[in-house]
Amino acid sequence: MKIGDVAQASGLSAKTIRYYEDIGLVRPVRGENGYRAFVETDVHKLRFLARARSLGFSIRECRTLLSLYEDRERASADVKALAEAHLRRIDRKIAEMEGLRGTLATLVERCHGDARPDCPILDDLAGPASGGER
Amino acid sequence: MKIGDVAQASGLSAKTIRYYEDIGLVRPVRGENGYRAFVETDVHKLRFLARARSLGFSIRECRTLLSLYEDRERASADVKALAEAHLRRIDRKIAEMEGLRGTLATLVERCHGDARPDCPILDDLAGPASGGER
DNA sequence: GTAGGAATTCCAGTAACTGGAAGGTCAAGG
DNA sequence: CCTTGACCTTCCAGTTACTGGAATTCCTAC
Repeated sequence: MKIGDVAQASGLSAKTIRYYEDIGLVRPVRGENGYRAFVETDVHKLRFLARARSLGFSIRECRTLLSLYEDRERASADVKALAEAHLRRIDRKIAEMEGLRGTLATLVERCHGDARPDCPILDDLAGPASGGER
Repeated sequence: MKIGDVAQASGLSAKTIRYYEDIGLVRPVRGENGYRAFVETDVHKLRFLARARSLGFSIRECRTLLSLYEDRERASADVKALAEAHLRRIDRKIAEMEGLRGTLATLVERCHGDARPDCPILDDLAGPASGGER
């Protein structure tokens, strides 16, 4: 299989797949013409990576997940710990974004949004002293 | 005012402030010794930037906000539009993260997390159809 | 005079790709 | 047989918003 087919099959771009080879996530052999030749397990691995990345795992974590995946002896607890850590990160991130959303929504609401220059959003950004205390 | 004082006053690091000068967000004059000499309006600007950045506006948007802020003629509608676009981005991001959180939470829940190698998380990552191939 | 702390510049690195240039390979069509 | 065009190769640069570190200079205090 050539890189284009694998890109199709995995949902990753050819560029990304080459990059993944660069950083050692996948090691396709080379044909006589210098083209990368992917086998089934490569495609499988890349699909695994695509899914893990889409779930927000970092490349570093993907590397761990991949080694856990390939290790038939590993305990599921190891994987769970990784996933839970990731879940906590997501929760923190969501909370942060919601706080931010609230602040911004309030500001937007208070801004009359017409042709006058007077604007609570900028007042808030300008600092606590000018009326946007939080 | 020297860069250290301004860092204190604005909550930004000295490094970041130098970077902001590099990209033209702020233009402190220079003293005889080559040190940057910040005036009140510089500090004000940097605080504005710090707040806008902490609300998740990109540098590019900060640039726009700053110019809107400094333009006494601008309509508040312009600012509001920018803030609303940002709000929509945040909402999309939150929704995305929540979807992700849901998926991951389900997986974590289903994983028994003990010493056995059997793991639904990895099975899911491996792909919809396979469910863990041996 | 010497130590320290703070300032300066410049180079490199981060994460995870993405874009583009310059060139090699291959199958099909004229 | 030759060309066309799609696909492959490598390599370099750019993205975002900084951050770290080295080498050097400046100021202040003891």
